[in-house]
Amino acid sequence: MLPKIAQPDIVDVVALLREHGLKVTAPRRAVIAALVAKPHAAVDEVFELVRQTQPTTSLQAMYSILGAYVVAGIVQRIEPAGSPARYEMRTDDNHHHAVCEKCERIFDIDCVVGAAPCLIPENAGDFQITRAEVIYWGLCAACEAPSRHATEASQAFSASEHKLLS
Amino acid sequence: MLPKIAQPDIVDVVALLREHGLKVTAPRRAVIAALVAKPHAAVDEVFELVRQTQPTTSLQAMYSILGAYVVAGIVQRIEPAGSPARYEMRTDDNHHHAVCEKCERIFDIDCVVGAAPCLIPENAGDFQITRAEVIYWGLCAACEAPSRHATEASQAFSASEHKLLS
DNA sequence: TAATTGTTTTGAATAATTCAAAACACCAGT
DNA sequence: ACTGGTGTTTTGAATTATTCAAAACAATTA
Repeated sequence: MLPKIAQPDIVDVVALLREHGLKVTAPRRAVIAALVAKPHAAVDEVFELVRQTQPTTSLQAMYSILGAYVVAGIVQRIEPAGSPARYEMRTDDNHHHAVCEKCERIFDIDCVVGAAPCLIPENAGDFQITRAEVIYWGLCAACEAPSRHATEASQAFSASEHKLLS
Repeated sequence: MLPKIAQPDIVDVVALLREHGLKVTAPRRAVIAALVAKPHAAVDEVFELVRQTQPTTSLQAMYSILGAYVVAGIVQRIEPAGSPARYEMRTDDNHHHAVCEKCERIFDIDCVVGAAPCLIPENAGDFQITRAEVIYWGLCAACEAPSRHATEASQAFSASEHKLLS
């Protein structure tokens, strides 16, 4: 008999939740799984993924769970202009985001400094800065150099495809 | 007879609008005036100010006018997390914003570099950055060092007062 | 296993924004 | 100065994202 190898989960959900005094429930596990599978997911995207394994779950539960995770510090919420709130599990580093103005996908950008506030302006006056949030806007690799043969229609399609994948 | 001194308006609204091919209307003048009087105003705040001189104006006109101004580049739109969209006329420099987490007022922070993108991350990969949007979060001068004798209640009041003024 | 307390569901309300069509007004050209 | 054409505003309604509240339910503690 082969030795039982513990399947090392990307995150130990039970421990993670218990550490923060949160009860372990099926919808909560599923939300973590959704965010691991799809970083920067919006609430409705999390809901769609969660429903695949928990079909009776409600959208309001997503708001409740994600809200609790943000308060606990397990999950980070970002709200780029023009987008509904998006959520990610990468919280320990002080990283930033790049948003593609064409396909709207979000990319993580490591912070050069690492710790918050990574940027201190010369003229902050007497404003006490605790955190600098940086959002880079531009074009992602796929959108800035699309296949030469791609028609406008297929580019539009690939843009919407990207949104589904982001 | 005294020589007629031209009242130098802070902005020459007529010229500004004509330059951008926009018709000059009373609501449009009033919106400019509102943004000059109250930078970082939200749509409902602009509406409130505009109504003082143009009582028949509609909220939808505010959306329409502000939208046209943003397209024309006359006005800039910012959307800090947790806030409705806010608008300002300072568009030529590449300045940033500091949001007070207590009173929610917004402060302009000059960009040290000046031109966009003012920040280039080391690891942007093949993402083509055109602009870096920086939002500093923390406490403004008034909120970080409130009067020693201020009670909690009066601090809460001054917070809401600040919101009205921001 | 029961009790407690936190979680989820269900149902509804709100805030911010957008859409669409008709009424209206600016301004170019006569 | 008047009038036509076009862009603007009004009016009315719809949509999206989010929050609130109470009842049903389920995870943990004893």
